[in-house]
Amino acid sequence: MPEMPEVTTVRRVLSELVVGKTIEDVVIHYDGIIKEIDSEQFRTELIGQQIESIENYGKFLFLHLTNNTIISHLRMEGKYNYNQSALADTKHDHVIFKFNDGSELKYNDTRKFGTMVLVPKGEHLQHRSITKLGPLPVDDPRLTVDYLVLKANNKTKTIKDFLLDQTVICGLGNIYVDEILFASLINPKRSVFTIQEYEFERIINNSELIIKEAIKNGGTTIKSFTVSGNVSGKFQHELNVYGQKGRPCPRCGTPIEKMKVSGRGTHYCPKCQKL
DNA sequence: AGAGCTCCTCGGGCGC
DNA sequence: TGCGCCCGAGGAGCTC
Repeated sequence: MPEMPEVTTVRRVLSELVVGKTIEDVVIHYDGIIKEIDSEQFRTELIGQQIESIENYGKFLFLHLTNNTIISHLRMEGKYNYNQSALADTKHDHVIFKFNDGSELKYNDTRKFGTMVLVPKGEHLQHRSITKLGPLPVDDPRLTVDYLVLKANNKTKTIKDFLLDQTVICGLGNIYVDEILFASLINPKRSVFTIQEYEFERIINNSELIIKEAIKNGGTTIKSFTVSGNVSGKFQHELNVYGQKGRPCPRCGTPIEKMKVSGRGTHYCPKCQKL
């Protein structure tokens, strides 16, 4: 599933491919992807607009056009595929942007969980899905021990839940939270109020290290996820616990276990991450 | 505040 | 062995 490193890679790859292109038409096969406005209105608004730049904040992508910004979220399995010239649409191609040079950008999403919202250009940061987001795990001076202690105050929820909460830290998902807690020697089931300051410090440092390294490697390839076109992430070679059930812990050799924490598959070393 | 439901498809595991 | 069924996976928005 695309998390911040994957979305960052998508942003980088897409920027090279489609910035400067002008939208000639939009084909929508499944309009559940388009939120807040009618899909026909989405289509007609976009015709004639040029893609000026692409940004991302955590897992959210911003496609800045002439008059609007598209806020795009890939959720579980969303991907963008770019074709130099038009190809027949496949089963899970839901939204197709056709450019006036004959090339096209297809949004493909097996589970149809992804979303696109159209806002006036430059107003994306005021959208309610964005304003509530917390600091990024990388190069964000707002992410401090004091900040996490304040956010954690007396909470009974698990540390896993806490780190998945995008209003606490923005951009971490299931894979990286497991990796960060492993690196920080913290059991995912620990209640947030039991986490000590030195442990929050480890979490901050490991988040920065792991996310930076993943971005450098282009993200993780898990199951059906590929970044864009033929570019795949290489970070899967770096995973220590996620998807490693039964394999020896790289630190102590104890077999990695998988359990459920608030409904999420959670991988951990029972010895290094004792409760 | 926080737990639980919702969206959706595919594939793994199971039974026959 | 082969087929078909059921259920689990999961980010974020929503309700209660």
